[in-house]
Amino acid sequence: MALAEHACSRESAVAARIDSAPCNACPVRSMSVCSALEVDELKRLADILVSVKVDAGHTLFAEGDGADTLFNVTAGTMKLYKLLPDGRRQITGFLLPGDFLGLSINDTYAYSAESVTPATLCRFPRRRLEGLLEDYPKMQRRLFAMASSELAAAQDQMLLLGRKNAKERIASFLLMLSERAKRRGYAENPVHVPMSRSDIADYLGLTTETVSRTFTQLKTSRVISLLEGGKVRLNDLEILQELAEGA
Amino acid sequence: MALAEHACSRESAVAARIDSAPCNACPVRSMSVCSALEVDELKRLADILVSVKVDAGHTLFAEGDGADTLFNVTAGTMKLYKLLPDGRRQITGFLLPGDFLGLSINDTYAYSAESVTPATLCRFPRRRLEGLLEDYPKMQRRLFAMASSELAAAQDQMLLLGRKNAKERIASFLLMLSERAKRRGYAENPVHVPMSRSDIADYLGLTTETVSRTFTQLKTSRVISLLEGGKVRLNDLEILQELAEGA
DNA sequence: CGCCAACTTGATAACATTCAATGTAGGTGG
DNA sequence: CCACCTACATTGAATGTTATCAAGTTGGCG
Repeated sequence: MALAEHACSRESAVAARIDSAPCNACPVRSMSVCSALEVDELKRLADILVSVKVDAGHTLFAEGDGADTLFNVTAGTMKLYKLLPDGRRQITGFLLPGDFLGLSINDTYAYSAESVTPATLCRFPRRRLEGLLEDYPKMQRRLFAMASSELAAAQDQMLLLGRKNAKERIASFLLMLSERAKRRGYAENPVHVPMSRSDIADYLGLTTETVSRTFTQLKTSRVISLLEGGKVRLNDLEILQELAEGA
Repeated sequence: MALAEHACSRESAVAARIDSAPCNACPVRSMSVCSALEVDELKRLADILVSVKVDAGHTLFAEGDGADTLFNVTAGTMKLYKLLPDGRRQITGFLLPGDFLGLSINDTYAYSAESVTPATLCRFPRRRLEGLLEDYPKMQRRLFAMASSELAAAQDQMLLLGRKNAKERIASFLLMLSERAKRRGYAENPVHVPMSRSDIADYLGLTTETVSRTFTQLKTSRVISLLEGGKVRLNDLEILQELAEGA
């Protein structure tokens, strides 16, 4: 039985299901919404969730779709983005395991979501999750805390997009990836950079060419090294930190 | 007895207090956190809040200050901003009456807050407000909803900062101001634009010169008219909308 | 009335984009 | 197994949008 959905433009109607309650063995349980729940409460959560696997490049949902499903990333990297009518794209965030997807209140998604790498997610019907939130205020609070820190990250990103130059953007980006990896228990240096130059560009408000040139610059000045398999070694964190803040 | 604090670099130790419970007559009660509360519940809220008046240009708190106080704007306009070491500034948002200030979870503020116009705010000790949230999950949910919509606005702003040109930014800005004014029951057209060119520039990731030139352009092409007292008439919403989306 | 800050306008320059070509790696089929 | 194809990445040259530098102008306030 195949667990993975096929890549298609929208999420297909039939999703793979892992029948055994997966939460107990969930690798990201300690860092996501679920961390607010006790073992018996987790059961109720497990009852309403379906585990979904997707290939790289799979569109989970698109901006404007009815937002009746929420997700929690358990493996892989996702990207969220908004489009302008002429195709210009802004990636508003990359999601790592433990991140929550669909924190909005509206009945339609405010952005599209697509996998950067093969990924696994927990899928919740929105109605039933909201019901759970009523009963478990701790989970409500946990979700609020996650929204808060997302908001803080969004403000940092506004500073980056509005006021930093290309070098400062790339330096900030690498440090942020490293920092996030560290907090989740992944290698922080060399840091894994699974997304394409084009994705990085659309996240940082630049073009692929500028991203590529700036990486080359940083490599030439020996601040970073580009390794195999989308890994980047940060050779001098101090200098990188200074670059990131424009000091 | 003076109700207003003096303008100073940081909030002064002594704040003005309005002793009569102000919530009943509060002009923004219906659109803020308080809307989640019943009359008797409001009493408990009123017990822990202090009303504060500030002049234009008053710094309420600065990035990095201990975040032991939360605010709710009841009159006037505030701005939130982050600074880079060399003085570059990004305004992350303008707050209108009804907006909540300090939605963060951290123990220090992630941004500075300053009044654009003379303003009035409700001030809450963070500890006690959090206690109230325990007892009133409805208020918790209301706060979560506010955080969610702020997050959505932040994502719109990222699209603007990362991918829109100067004209599109100004058009988007004017439409957003008009839209927000409308939802709060203020005049939507002509729309009130109380902030300086420099504030607008730092919000939109531009310079004052570019903001000024772009206003002139839009005025010359008769899409907008600049009126007395910081008012802007939007002469053609359709065209403005198209400009904003780059269509 | 005069001063100062905010705004507008103009000339020049810089950084990033655009357009274009080449280089590289992974996957497929002959 | 290798040639080929495609997607992604890098590099180069020219262009352009916005920033910077520099005067002027307006308007509010003492």
